Amino acid sequence: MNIRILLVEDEDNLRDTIKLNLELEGYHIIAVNNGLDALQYARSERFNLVILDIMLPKMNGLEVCQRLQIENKDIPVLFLSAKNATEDRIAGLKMGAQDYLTKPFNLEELLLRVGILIKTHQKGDFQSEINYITIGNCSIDFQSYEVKTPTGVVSISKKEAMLLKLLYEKKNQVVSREEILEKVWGYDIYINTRTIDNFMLNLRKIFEPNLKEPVFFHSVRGIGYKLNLA
Amino acid sequence: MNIRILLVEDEDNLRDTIKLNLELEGYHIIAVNNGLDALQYARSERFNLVILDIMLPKMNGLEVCQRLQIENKDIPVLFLSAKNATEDRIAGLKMGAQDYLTKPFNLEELLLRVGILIKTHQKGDFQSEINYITIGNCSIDFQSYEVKTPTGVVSISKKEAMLLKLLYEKKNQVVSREEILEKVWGYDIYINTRTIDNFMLNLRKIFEPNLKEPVFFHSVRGIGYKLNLA
DNA sequence: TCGATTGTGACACAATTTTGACATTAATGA
DNA sequence: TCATTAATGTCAAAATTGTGTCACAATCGA
Repeated sequence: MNIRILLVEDEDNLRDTIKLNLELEGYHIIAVNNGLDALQYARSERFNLVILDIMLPKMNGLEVCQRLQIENKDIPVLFLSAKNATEDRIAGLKMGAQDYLTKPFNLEELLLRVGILIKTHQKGDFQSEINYITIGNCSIDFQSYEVKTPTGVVSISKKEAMLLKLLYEKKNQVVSREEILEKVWGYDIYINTRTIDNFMLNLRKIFEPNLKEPVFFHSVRGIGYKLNLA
Repeated sequence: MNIRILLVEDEDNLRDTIKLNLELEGYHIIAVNNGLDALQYARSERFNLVILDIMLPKMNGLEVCQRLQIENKDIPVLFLSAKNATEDRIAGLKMGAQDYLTKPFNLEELLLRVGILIKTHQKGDFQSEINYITIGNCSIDFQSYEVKTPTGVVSISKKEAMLLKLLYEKKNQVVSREEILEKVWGYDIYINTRTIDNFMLNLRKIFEPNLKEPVFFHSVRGIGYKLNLA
């Protein structure tokens, strides 16, 4: 299933313990010990969850969380904190954290909460059973990989279909290149960034009446692509 | 939005307090005081969330939750409990609860957690608060990077969106130029001071009816900028 | 193997971001 | 009060960066 968790904790023992236990659960863990490294990792790779200590060297957890928010990263955050103080909890929750655990915590409880967070956040994942959609005056049949256009029937490839499905599931929202890469190409594949553009080009050639004035497949500079549908 | 919450709590005062506060948040609350009634309601109507005390007359909360699970009701459950005992928490979480609060709890924390649970459980394209904000009579959608203004839809760039988010998170507070530079541009970047002003100018052009008399985006000489919202 | 699909690099092109010039406004002190 | 100084407002041009597009190379599947 390849679920990736970014663990940010500066106490070495605790970090190692958590890492070990999460790995035993089958998760893939990247563990770092300070806020800046956390931010860098979060920016450059994709994670299903961030477990974030509040008190951290270099940059505290709340700030890391805030910056991820500002950068529009859509990752659930589970805060850890030595403080039991309600204000801290509330600050964390307001900052966009999905959950909060106070140290010392029971390991089993952590594992349970991690499981819950990942499960509930995965609903947005795309493995839907959409098999028939319409874009403009074209209709796409995902079972036969065929597109009916006004000028005839075109067949699309598997990757084109995946991309199309992803964009359709997030229609009217920008889907980041990162997310496209992750969900269509998979985490560990490194492909040239031109590849995505080429696929978009192909889709546009099929669906856009005028290539120079895309109506459906919009590019959003610096972010990704968006499929506009009424 | 019509979000329905089933509240199950046998202490009358606490139940009324919670009910009142949740209603003030705009939720529709059905409140009952025992497990059997809870189960009946859960079976006959649809709820977005169940807030469930553990110790209840007639049938305890854990059992109610378990039965809902067995009956395949896919409702998030937030447990309340007087016991701080970890085993109880774990039992609750294992039983399929999404979250857990120990009495006595802070009301604001309850409201935040309720908000989070509902938000994350909502299927489809529900927009979370941070993804959708309002300034004056404009609304900003951070998923599509678009701003709806009275005169039409404008799209904003990534940096403009980041700046907006930062100002919004600190609304009615002055955000220093340094903080803006750090959080939007990154700590090691070295740019001309005019750059920030230019971005503010762009935001004002979008949101301010009268550029000469900014209502929302105030500059605070020598310090930074402030987003004023009611 | 062959044909279809997918990936690469070059280059042109377009949008955003940055810069610097200059105008304007606010604070300071004689 | 007014001149002085410094910070901000504003614009348009320049620099930078991301994207569009193509031809071709590599890879995959039957």
